[in-house]
Amino acid sequence: MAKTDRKKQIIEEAARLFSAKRFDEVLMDDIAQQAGVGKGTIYTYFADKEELYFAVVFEGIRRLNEQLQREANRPQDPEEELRRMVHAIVSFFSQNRFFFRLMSQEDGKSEGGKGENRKRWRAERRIQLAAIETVLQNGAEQGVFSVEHPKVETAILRDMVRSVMIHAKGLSAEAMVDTIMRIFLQGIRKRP
Amino acid sequence: MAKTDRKKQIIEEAARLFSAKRFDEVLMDDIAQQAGVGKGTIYTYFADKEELYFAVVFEGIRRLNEQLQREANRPQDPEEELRRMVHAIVSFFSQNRFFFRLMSQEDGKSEGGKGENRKRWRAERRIQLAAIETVLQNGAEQGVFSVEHPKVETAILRDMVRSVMIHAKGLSAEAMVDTIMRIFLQGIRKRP
DNA sequence: CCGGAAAAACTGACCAGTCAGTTTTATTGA
DNA sequence: TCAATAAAACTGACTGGTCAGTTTTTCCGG
Repeated sequence: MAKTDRKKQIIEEAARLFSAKRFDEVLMDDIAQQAGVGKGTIYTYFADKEELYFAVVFEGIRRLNEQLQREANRPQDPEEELRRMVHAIVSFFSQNRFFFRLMSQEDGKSEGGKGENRKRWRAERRIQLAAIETVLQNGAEQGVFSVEHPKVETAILRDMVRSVMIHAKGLSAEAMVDTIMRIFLQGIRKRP
Repeated sequence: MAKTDRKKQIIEEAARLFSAKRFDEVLMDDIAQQAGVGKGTIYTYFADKEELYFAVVFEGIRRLNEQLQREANRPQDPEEELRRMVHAIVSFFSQNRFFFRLMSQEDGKSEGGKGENRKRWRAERRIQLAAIETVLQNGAEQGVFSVEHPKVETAILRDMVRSVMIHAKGLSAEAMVDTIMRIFLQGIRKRP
């Protein structure tokens, strides 16, 4: 098995476990077993448990960004662009429940020296939010949206995805997007 | 010191710590020290660490409910009632950052036998959401709101508080409420 | 002085991380 | 082509520190 595959495999199983249980309840032994790998092997890829944990988080962010990038930067009207982005997020999380559960938690607690990871987490998120914010700003410039606190509105929209994913499990991805857009758009769409 | 006060004191300090660090990073010794109490004493009030953790969570919920109750059930127009509830939540959390950080996390993970606590957590939340939902439904019946998926809209509104609290730390409570209401209300307010 | 509650000291289960040994893969040269 | 050898990757039994929970000692009010 190629080195990369093994690492991916470990991250995959760790994601599954970390998303279901508390940090301290997930044992390195469990992860090793689930990944079909000796415990020692994990330590050839990750310095320690926390490093692995953050690797999982960053992998999730990376994948979402990938999907987001695919939708962004195709010039089109802001409303449609926004819908596409929301759709990208919703469908990514639908297909990656593990990452969703992990990433929709508060930014990594913990305090020890590993502060760099917390920083990076926040930085990555900021990048993601900036992508949405840009669309909002564009819309504002084009006079289609009325945006008062761009950062806040952006966060609200992103978190609406979270709410809907959690509380509307039954709905199809399309229906989720519709619901989000209906509430959010009518709120920011400037009317005559 | 009265028994009740001591218990409250422990919960208070535990809340502060649990909101800042991961469950496994918070030591019973820390809590004892912060609370100015021997570790053994904690165990006269709480069976174990997890019991204390949930006591903290439920205390937070209890207090918020108290504040919410104070605003609800005063018959008034739905829009104003909604604003009052949002205001209650925002101001509660502004004054209780600890409980906010704790409660705005995903429902307690963990799996062991203590499943009753997770259940109760979810139940308490459902009650809280129901209070908001009722207002939405009333508004719908009065033809003031257009509500498609009551539970979802309710969750969205509640989570908007979370978003704003996190991403608009600078704003005053009033400004936060205004922002939330502006976006949410215009989205659900039926227009001619 | 005694009874109960709080503090301090203690214990041992647990688990992250290690490392000596093993297996697999890569490299060489005949 | 294929031994022989080296290098790299993997394994899992083991260990030592940690910390939840318990036991012993101290303290204090009545």
